[in-house]
Amino acid sequence: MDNTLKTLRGDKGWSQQALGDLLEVSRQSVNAIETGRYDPSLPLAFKIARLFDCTIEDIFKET
Amino acid sequence: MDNTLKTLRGDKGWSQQALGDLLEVSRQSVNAIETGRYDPSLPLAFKIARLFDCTIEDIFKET
DNA sequence: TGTCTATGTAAAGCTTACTTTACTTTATGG
DNA sequence: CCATAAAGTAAAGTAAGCTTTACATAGACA
Repeated sequence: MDNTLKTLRGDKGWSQQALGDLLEVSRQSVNAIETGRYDPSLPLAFKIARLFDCTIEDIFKET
Repeated sequence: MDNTLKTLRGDKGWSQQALGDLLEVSRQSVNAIETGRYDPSLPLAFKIARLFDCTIEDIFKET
């Protein structure tokens, strides 16, 4: 899956750590999702979408 | 997470096995998602949404 | 009755998501 | 130069998603 998380986070001026704190996951999980090493779980994808006030489909695209 | 998969599948007249075949997962996975034993992965949630021609948010809701 | 289909669930095993710890690199500011 | 913050990654462990096999139950139908 492709995603625009890094851009969304950058637009907010947040570090991976700060985003991890908001999402209640580790900064390594944020990094892994941004760098495409793995996809978030569905509950985490929902949390991300809500945080950035958009839909899951806005952020994540099937490759 | 709550979901309306069972209703959507019923509307199509499909068995859990038939849906599993379309999604390329086992019928037990379909059953587990419908009965709320676990959530699908994000890629599988995308497949489900596309199959029923709607968004992930249409089908899955945070509890 | 017996059989077939659909559903629910459990156990064991594998893969993927996620955590903690830790090391490295790059950039920035003193 | 040194210190700090941010980012990337790796290893080891836990948790969750998914598979296969298997057994049980309920309904439809000959």
